[in-house]
Amino acid sequence: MSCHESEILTKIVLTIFRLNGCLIQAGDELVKSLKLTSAKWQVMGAVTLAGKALTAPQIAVAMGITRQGAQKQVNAMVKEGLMILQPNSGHKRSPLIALSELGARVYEKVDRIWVDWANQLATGIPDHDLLETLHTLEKIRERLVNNTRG
Amino acid sequence: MSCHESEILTKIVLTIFRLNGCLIQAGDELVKSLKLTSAKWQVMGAVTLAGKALTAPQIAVAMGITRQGAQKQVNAMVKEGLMILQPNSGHKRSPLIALSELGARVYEKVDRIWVDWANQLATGIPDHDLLETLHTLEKIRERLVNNTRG
DNA sequence: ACTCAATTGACAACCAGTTGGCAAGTGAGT
DNA sequence: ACTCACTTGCCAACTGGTTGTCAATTGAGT
Repeated sequence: MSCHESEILTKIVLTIFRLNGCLIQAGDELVKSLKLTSAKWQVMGAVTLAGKALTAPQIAVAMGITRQGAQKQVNAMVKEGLMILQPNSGHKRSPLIALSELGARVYEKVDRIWVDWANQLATGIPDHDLLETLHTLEKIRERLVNNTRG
Repeated sequence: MSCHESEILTKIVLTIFRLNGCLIQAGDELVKSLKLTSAKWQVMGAVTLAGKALTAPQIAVAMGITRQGAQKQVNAMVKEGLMILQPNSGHKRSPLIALSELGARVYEKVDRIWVDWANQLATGIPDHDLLETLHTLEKIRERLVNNTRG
């Protein structure tokens, strides 16, 4: 029944809310010893994953948040010496943002911690289940984005 | 490989972050016409789901947030006339919180909107996939909570 | 070159959650 | 009855995100 479907989806949504909270909390815990937060970690991750320096709006898109939100974290991290601004030949006002040497070192540490932790969390859950879940979540997100914007 | 597992889990985590944002945004959109927000909607849902009036800390537990966070929403909604305080014979300081008549009417509307919306979102995704996903997410959350607190 | 819409960074105000501290209420042990 | 740990409501400060406004920059159309 379609009524049934909405019930399952409701439970999934509530679980996602809870998981989001738990994950941020766990993430903050994981990086606390390195004086980081989940938010800053994610900014570093976005730049690292891109493999090149990005502008603040590009980081925002990569993270799925607003440019102002990303900018806040970037400004803070530049001030802390974790990131550095490179003049952007293509845009005078919008510098490219990269990890500083310190930032790169810190991120390397954080990534090792994360991989260990994630592997530990994943043990006992079949790869197949994880893949299926990822796939279904992506499908939901796709439909969500199309629905909202359409 | 366990390295592979952590990669899948990383993608799942990032998708959950994104989904959380999208869902809150979509939720705010859904209830905007009723002058509600996702947060207030969730509080109403917690009380309705319980089938009885709850104290603020009980609502917080049900929502998986801190008591102060729940209290903020409750205080606001009492002020708006969506919820009412009932004297708690078991605890002088901690009144039971229930939906007012207005609140119940509003929640009924919101629930109808949500069920329609959720069913539409779920169509095209097999029930089986949704159930599997729910199950796996719950498993992850369980392991997460045990890990963090253990 | 000029114009005008879009992008961008800075700033302010706000929302929803967190932590921490305080005073009042509760209840179990003695 | 007393004590002491715990719960609870309120308050303030903080974090991480949002929206909105502004001025500077950019670039495409003319």
